[in-house]
Amino acid sequence: MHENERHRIILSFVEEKPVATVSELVALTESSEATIRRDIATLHMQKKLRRVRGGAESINPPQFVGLAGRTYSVNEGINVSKKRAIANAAVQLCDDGDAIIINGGTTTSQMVHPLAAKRMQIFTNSFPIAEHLLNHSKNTIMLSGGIIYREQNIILSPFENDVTRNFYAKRMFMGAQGICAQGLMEADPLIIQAEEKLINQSEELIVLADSSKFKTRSSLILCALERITTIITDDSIRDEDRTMLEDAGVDLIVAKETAQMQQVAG
Amino acid sequence: MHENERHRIILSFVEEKPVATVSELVALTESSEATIRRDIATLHMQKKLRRVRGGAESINPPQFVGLAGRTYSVNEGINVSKKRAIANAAVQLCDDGDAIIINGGTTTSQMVHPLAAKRMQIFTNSFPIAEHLLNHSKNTIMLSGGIIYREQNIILSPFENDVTRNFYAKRMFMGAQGICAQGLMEADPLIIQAEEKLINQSEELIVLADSSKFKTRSSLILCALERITTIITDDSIRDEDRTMLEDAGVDLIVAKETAQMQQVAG
DNA sequence: ATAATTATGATCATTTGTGATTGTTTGTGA
DNA sequence: TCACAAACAATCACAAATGATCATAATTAT
Repeated sequence: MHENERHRIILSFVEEKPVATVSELVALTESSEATIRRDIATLHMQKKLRRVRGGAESINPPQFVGLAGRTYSVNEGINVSKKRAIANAAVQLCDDGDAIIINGGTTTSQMVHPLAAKRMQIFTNSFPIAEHLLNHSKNTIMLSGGIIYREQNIILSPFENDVTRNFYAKRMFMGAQGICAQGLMEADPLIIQAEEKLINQSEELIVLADSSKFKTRSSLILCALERITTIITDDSIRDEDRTMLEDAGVDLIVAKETAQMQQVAG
Repeated sequence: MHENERHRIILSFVEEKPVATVSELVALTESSEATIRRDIATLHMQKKLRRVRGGAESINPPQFVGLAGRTYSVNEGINVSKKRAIANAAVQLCDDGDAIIINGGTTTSQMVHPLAAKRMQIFTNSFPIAEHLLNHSKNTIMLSGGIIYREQNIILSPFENDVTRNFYAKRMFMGAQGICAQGLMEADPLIIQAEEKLINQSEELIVLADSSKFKTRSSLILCALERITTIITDDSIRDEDRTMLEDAGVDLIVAKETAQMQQVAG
């Protein structure tokens, strides 16, 4: 990874956190502590961030909502390093120049950091994802129109003739509340509605879901397993769930957490 | 392959990547590393790109948006206190519960501060206005969908069937590059396009324009004076311009700067 | 056609960036 | 206050990137 890419990713991450630790940044960029420290020192000199003991913090005054907002911090607990690994694996499927769709959610939100070093066309219905990528990357951002629902952090139009119908991408990335033999599950009707709007706008459907999602069963079925091209999850997935996916013809990518990532988690 | 050919290929490639590596360019042009390095050095001298370790990157500075962004700060100089007074007067026309449309622009952006205390439904095509109101107010925010143009800070869809057509408000607020007997003038075709999309979605059209705009004459006519309901300007407006507006049946509101405003400006 | 000039590719020495190791400083809790 | 752990700085070794040099191929002028 090149220095500039790391710098972008670091700056992207620092904006979200009160203080980004060195080990978090090590995990995120898959480079060494020494390199991260040097990067932080450099960016500190350039006044792009402020160096503090343990890591770095944003030079800007803290924001109200956004990726670091309420929903995010509630889910922030145990699974962040897994989500990060999954999001990293998702972004590794992308190349500069690709057009992709990203649905809002706490797991997909983690994609913004590795995406900060890319140059792609990204369509999203997530205001915070758009906000972050607009401010911290050179990607072209396309946004669905409608009402911004603060609770779910998504933009949703009640109308059929919305601009979403005019976008098509090879790949769409989305999260999920739960996965079972019945298909993808969600709990919130608004999120169902948002995802349904997007689900037909891409050829491949790639689901980001940590292994805990296989135990969760929610009330609303979003789509059948067969519609899913690929699921990216972590290595705690059970064999019976592997079999279930295999039977449905779903590709499985197991994102390995790096050693540093596990340290952060532990 | 000729030198110029390579240069074109390199420049084209660099624009689409955060950082283009030497080896990528070698593969792309089927020439040697030495040649690519020489090319990069040459183009760096010509300031067509920036040479970085490992390759090259676009010379265009990463464009950050936001209310404090580049475009805004360029115009930030002399007229802020007038713009603020005009924006305040505009917000005074609004009541809690109203639905309004706000078009992007440096003057209309000033409305966000008084709007922070309101509880309204606000439709806008300006990403920074939406961003600010979402983060700092309880207003309901509705956003047009499409591509986010970083330069102009607006969201614009190339399609007709966009969600804009589904919103209608009593009042729409917009800025202008210039005002003359021919009507409202703008310089940027993209902004014309964005404003045209919105201009029929409201009953009243309220234009925010400090008095300097009456001297400016741009190239593109947006609409006739007769379409305008009200113009809000400052007390430096000339009598002949007052007469012009009166003849066209346009209401005029002259926003007075308060003592505090002038302090802030100074 | 031949010489001169220029562009290109290859080689090698040098510089720079990175990761690992080690020792020092800082913060925390007994 | 002391002991311990985390964070840090300094150093070294290695790999990648670079610059300089020279030989060769392509182009141009005579």
